[in-house]
Amino acid sequence: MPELPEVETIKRGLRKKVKGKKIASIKILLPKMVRRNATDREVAHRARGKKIVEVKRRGKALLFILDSKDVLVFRLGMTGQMLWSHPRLALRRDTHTHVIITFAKGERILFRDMRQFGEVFVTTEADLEETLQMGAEPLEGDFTHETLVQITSSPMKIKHLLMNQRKIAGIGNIYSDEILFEAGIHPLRPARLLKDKELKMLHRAIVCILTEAIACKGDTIGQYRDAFGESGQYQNYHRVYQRGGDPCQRCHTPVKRIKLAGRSCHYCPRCQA
DNA sequence: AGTACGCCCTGGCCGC
DNA sequence: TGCGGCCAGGGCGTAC
Repeated sequence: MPELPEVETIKRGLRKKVKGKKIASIKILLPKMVRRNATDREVAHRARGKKIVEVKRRGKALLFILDSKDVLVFRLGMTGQMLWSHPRLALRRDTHTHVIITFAKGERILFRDMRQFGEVFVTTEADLEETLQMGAEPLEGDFTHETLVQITSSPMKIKHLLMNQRKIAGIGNIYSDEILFEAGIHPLRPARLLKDKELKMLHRAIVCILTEAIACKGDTIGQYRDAFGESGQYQNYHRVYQRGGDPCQRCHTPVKRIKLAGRSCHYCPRCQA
């Protein structure tokens, strides 16, 4: 499931390949992947013939900035992939390939998404933030301790708050579990009751865990692959996620697994108070 | 403003 | 071997 580190890895890979290149055509094989107010025809029309001036990431969204001041946005949902397909690699399109972006010389990006929870749409650079409605970007310089203090002035459970894209962008179920373990904070704690010292730990954990995961080129649980079909390595470093029942690496207490609004949540009942 | 829950969707896994 | 049923969950809509 692509969260911030996985999307960042894909972004870095694709950026090298497509920055400065012109989109020859974009084919949308499954029109329902186009959500928001745009139709598949509108997306195709606004992308065709445009040059990609930059590839960026905002939270878990992958952004292709076009020379028309439009932005082509992909959200990968649970199982989305953006695969670079050199003509000589002849990556075959299959039932899960929903969008194909073609460049000159037959180079392509394939958007695959088995569970179809992802989406693609076009907006303008000016409307981007308004459209995405995302909160703080945790690896930007302006994400300070004070930012976190402000975000956490809420009665929400800290686990929910970390996964809320309008509060902090890019953190999903895996990294919220790992971050809270690293910070030693129980996932059900109301955010506004966290002490200043705990918020310092949390801030540090957010930056550390995400940075570490990017260095590992992401986390391959299930479908995730980078732009070149490569797996990430962070799954080998999970300390709680999907380790329910395993001994905690710090204190050997069995890691607990609970259900939280339909999502699984893993934590050490002893280390995380 | 929270939370809970259903929905979208498919492959993998379990039990019979 | 095969098949029904359940599970995973990001984000959104709805009800409370």
